[in-house]
Amino acid sequence: MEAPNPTEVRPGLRERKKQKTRQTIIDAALELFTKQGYEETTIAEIADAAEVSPRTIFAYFPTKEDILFSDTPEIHERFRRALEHRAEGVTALDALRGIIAESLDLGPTELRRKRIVAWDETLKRSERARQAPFEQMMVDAIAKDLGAGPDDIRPQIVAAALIAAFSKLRDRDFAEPSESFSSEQAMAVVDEVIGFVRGGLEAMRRR
Amino acid sequence: MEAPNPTEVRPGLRERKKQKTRQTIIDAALELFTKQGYEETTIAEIADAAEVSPRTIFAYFPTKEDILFSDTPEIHERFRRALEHRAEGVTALDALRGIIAESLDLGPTELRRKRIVAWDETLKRSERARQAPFEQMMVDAIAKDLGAGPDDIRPQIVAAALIAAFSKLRDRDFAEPSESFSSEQAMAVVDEVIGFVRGGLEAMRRR
DNA sequence: AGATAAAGCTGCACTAAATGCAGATTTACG
DNA sequence: CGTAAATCTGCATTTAGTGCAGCTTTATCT
Repeated sequence: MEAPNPTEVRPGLRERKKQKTRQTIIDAALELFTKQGYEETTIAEIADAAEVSPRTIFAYFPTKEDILFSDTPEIHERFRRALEHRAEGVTALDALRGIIAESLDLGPTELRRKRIVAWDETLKRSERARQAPFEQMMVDAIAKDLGAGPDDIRPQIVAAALIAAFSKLRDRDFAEPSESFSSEQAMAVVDEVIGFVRGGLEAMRRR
Repeated sequence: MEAPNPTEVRPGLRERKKQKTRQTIIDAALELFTKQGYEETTIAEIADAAEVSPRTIFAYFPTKEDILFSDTPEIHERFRRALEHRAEGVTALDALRGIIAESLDLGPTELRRKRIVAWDETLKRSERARQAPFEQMMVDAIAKDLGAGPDDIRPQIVAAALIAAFSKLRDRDFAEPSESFSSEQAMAVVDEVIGFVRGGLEAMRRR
């Protein structure tokens, strides 16, 4: 049944076309969102700009929001991999520090998304809500590190603190387009937060 | 212009009727949500059960979700007041400890809401997102306490940690209806988290 | 290459949330 | 009692999202 694919690198015309269409939809949508706002842009307009039928949009994305947040699954995936495949002796906290450092530099799509989201209260809430699986990932990793049981609250607070720091950094980075952004400065803040978390864990242990 | 109200205690027939209708809608909605699920319940059904027109529902609540979350504004208001009107010398952290303690006991509407939300992923995300103003409130209060500037990240991590603890406790409380719930036990966890936060702040200070 | 299968695209019809508007009804108030 | 204001409601409309069926395009097999 499963015929071995002769060209593993080339995904085939069908798949390539699909990816292209997908990207076209994303580009068209982000451009319209930027120009006239998210709420003010209809699926019909996006379809028109991307030169596909409105029905096709929903074949690619379950909801309008998913067009905007199309890049978040892969971002989460990157985080997941970095957490799973870490060298022996590297704690979850250390691994997270590394990923956060790498992720402070926003990709172009990510930056466009940030700008659109910043304009719409509803979208801000959605973005926040979409971090839940990512946060859960952190909780699990940290729990495993600490050997914590399901009732242990430490992983949750540590993850929450890190997410807060991460969001804050991202927002600040976004506020100043690329002007005074300093990677060292950002990492200094991350290390402050890690220090906070370690201090907190210490305090809980010696209670 | 402003005629002084002769009966300050009695809000007048119109207002009383409005409150009654509002409550009827909420009750009808929560019952239907519980019985058949949130997504499976339409505005038309709620209107029918509450004996008002569908259009009237939207005169009372901007969205279907707002019926479900109708009690959250007053909860946030309670928190806000407790944070603002606290005795001299009581820190924001102390005040928050108190409010969290008081709020662990869920009201009947709150409990019904929790049960409905627990069944629906989308609603979980919404609930989480709706905590944003509450979190901001915490951030502001803590920032004022610490004399922190806008770039100081400490208020955000402290607030995030507290929210996480709060949510965790609430969820656990919800999981066990009222059986093995112990107020002392819950407060012990809260104090653990407060200890964590204090330890974290300590660690940041002596960095 | 040509036939056949599978995947993808699109139009059509439909549901449900949400909004604007205007007329009818109810409450408030002099 | 009569008038003004608030409220309720029906109607029409917009938009997101879904199911389905037919058509087109790509893949596969001989």
